[in-house]
Amino acid sequence: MPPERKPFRRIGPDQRRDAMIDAMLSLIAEEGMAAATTRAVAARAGVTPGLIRHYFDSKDALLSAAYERHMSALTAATCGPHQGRSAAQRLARFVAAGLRAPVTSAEAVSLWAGFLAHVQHGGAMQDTHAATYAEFRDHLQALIADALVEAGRAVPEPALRRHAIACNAVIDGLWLEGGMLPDAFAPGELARIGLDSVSAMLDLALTPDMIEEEDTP
Amino acid sequence: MPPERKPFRRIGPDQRRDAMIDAMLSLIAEEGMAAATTRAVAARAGVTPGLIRHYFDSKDALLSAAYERHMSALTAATCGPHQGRSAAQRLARFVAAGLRAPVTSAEAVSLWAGFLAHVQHGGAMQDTHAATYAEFRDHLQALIADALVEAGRAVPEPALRRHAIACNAVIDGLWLEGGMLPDAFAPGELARIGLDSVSAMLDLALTPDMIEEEDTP
DNA sequence: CGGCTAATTGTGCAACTGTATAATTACTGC
DNA sequence: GCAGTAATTATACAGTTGCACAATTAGCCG
Repeated sequence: MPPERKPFRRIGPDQRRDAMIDAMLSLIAEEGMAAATTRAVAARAGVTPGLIRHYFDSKDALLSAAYERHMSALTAATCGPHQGRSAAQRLARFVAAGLRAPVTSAEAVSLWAGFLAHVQHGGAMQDTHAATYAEFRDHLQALIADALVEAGRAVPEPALRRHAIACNAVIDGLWLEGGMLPDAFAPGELARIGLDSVSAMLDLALTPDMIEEEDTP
Repeated sequence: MPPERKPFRRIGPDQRRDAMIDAMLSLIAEEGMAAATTRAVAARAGVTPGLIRHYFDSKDALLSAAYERHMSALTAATCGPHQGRSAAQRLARFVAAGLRAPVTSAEAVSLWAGFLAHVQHGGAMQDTHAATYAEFRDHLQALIADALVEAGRAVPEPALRRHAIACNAVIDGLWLEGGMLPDAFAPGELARIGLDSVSAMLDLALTPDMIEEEDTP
C-alpha cells in the first residue's frame, strides 16, 4: 500500500498568496503575533508549511505583505473617495469613516498592535509604515486646508500643520480606545465625539447631518 | 582542578527582582519583545537563567511584573501631584507632563508597543491594563470637572464624560506620534499643541505660562 | 568557628521554530 | 494521450526557547 499523501488542487498563484496572507492576518488578530508561526499559518490556509517558502522568500516577507495589505485596507476605507458637496462635508466624512467599523474595530486594532512592535525594530515594514502614516496625515491636512479656505479663513502653513497634527491625534486616540474597549462606547458615539472635537479645534462647524447617507441617486 | 564556577554575591531579594525587571524592560525597549528571552534577560541582569525561575513563577510572571512597573511609572509621572494655584493650572500641567519626556519618548512608546500585543491576548496583564487606563481617565475627568466648575460652568455628567474621552484621545494620539517620530517635533511643540487642543475642546483658556516652573520656593 | 538555609549556578531536555531540499503530483500545451 | 513544468507535499535539520532539577556556595546565626 502506497503511503497516503494529501491530495491537493492547484489554484491560481495570486489566490494562494492571498489565502496565506488572509491566514496570517486572521491568526494575528485572533491569537496574537506569537501564535502566527509558519506551521499555524499553513494549517489555516489549508496547505503544507513548505509551500509558504515557495511563495515568500521568508516568513518576514509574508509578514510584510500582510502588514501592507492591512494598512492599505485601513487607508482605503478612511481616505477613500468621500463625495461631498462642500469641503467641510468631505472632512466630516473622513473623520467619521475612521471612527466607525470596520476601521475602528477590535480586529483592526489588534492587528495593528501585533505589527507595531515589529515595525519599530527593523525590517522592510518601516517603509510601509512611513508611507501609510504620511499618506493619512497629508490627506487630512489637505481636507482641513480646503475646509478652512471654504470658510474664508486664510491659515498660514505652520498653523495648518499643527491643526493636522492635533486632528490626527484625536482620531488616532479615539480609534485606539474604540478598538481596545469595544463595549465602552455606544455605536456612533466615537464618530460624534471625533466630529465635535475637530469642530472645536478648527473652530469650524462639522455637524452630524453631514455624514448621513444620501438617498438621492 | 575543580571546574571553575561563576562567583556570585547574594544581594537583597527585592534588589534582584528589580534587576531582572530592569533587564527585561531595557531589552524590550531596545531590541523588541522577541529578543527578550529568559537567557537574554538573565545575561543582562548578570545572572544565570535558572535564577529567573527562582524569583518568578514563569516568564509570563516576569513580563507581568515588568508591565506593571512600566505603566505605574508612566502614570506616576503624569498623574503625579501637580501643584497649582488654580484647577485650570493643574489641568494644564497634567496635559503638559504627559507630552514631555520621559513620558513621551521613543523608549516609553516602544515599551508600550511591545506589551500591547501581549495585553490583548490573555494573561494577568489585562487587569493591569484596565486599572491603568481607568486611573488615567478618571484623573483627567476630575481635573476637567474642577477646571470647568472653577470657570463657573455647570457641565452635566454625560458631556463631562465625552470631554474626558476626547481629551484623553488627543493626549494619547500626540503621545504616540511623539514617541514614534521623535524627530518630527520640536521640543515643547507637542505640549503646546496638546494645550491648544484641550483649550479649544473645553472652550477654556489653558495658557503656556501655566506650565512654567515656579522659582519662588 | 561550624552548620543551615536559601540564593545561585550549571546542565539537560522536550518542544517548537524557520528553513532547506528532495520527492511527488496536478495541470498545460501540444 | 503524453510529456514537461511548476505547484505542492513530505521529511529532515540545526538552532532556540522555556523550564525542571540537582549541585554548589555565600551569608547568617549560634
